[in-house]
Amino acid sequence: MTVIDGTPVKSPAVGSCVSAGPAHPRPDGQDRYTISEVAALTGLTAYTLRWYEQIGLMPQVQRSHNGQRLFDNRDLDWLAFVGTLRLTGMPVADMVRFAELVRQGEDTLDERQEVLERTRGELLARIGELQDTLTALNFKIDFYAGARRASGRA
Amino acid sequence: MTVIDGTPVKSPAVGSCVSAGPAHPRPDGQDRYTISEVAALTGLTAYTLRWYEQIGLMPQVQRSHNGQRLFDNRDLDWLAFVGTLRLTGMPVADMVRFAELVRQGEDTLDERQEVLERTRGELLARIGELQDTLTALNFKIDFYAGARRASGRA
DNA sequence: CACTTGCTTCGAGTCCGCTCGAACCCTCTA
DNA sequence: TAGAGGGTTCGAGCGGACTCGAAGCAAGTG
Repeated sequence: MTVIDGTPVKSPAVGSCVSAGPAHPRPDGQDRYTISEVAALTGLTAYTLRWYEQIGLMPQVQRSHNGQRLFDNRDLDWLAFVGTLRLTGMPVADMVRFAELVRQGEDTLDERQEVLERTRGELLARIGELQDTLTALNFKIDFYAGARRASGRA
Repeated sequence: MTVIDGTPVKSPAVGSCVSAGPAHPRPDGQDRYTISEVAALTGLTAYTLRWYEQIGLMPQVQRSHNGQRLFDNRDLDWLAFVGTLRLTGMPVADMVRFAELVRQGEDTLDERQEVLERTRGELLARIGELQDTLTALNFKIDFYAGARRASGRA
């Protein structure tokens, strides 16, 4: 992996918190990351990062003098946000649409907020659905516990 | 839709409970359903039902004298269970494996219970993940509320 | 200087979970 | 008896989200 500055970047534990806090691996000003560093940091592959850029899911990523991508802290923040949207179950196409709204600037703040609130509604519904699923699964597991006891193997 | 017996089957509301309770549309003994009835009852398409059978995700479905599938209440129960597993996020291939265990009979009770408990663990993790995602999303929405206020449009 | 490593682009390939088109067969009703 | 409206099989096609192979360039190392 090409490390750009000093501090070689350490990847966070798998499935770690992708949420709010800043705390970037490098301070603003020295925040240049190669694609493989970003891959390590985000858990995405370099393929996926390039593809995200290609489909318009990333803002314009900077390039070095020889054409290599240089990600910065703002890119990391954006990717963390994309990660959140992905976890909500939002399709990539919708994320691209959201990215377009961001590119269009302040005029789309209302629409963006609406999108996020709709997404939150769907997420809440999904969580509820999974909780119901958990209940059903628990029933089934209890049934198995009973069945095993009945057949004399528990 | 070909209705087989008396009582034309009424499909439940979308996203309704797919869990434990019996309460079949027709009592045992008169429980024969055409594929399109089952589609209406489960929300799956007839295509998907045939495909499920083909890949071994259904037990042997009965056939009428002229080769048409005849589902019964046990099939509906199984499909409800498959629906639960699907909601847990279990891949179809794993569900097929589970169906095989069921076919193998009582000897696989232990293994089946283990599978279900593992699945429950994954489901719990997923629910936690979604709750974290919700927290992150709430942050972002709050941020948008602030941004809109600051730009004088809220 | 050759080599390795890591990046670049491009288009193609993969995996999953369906979804469908085509050709055909029954049965019921007009 | 003709046609409509189910159903059947088979294999192909699709949408989504990546994933990769090939060919090439640039910088660092023995």
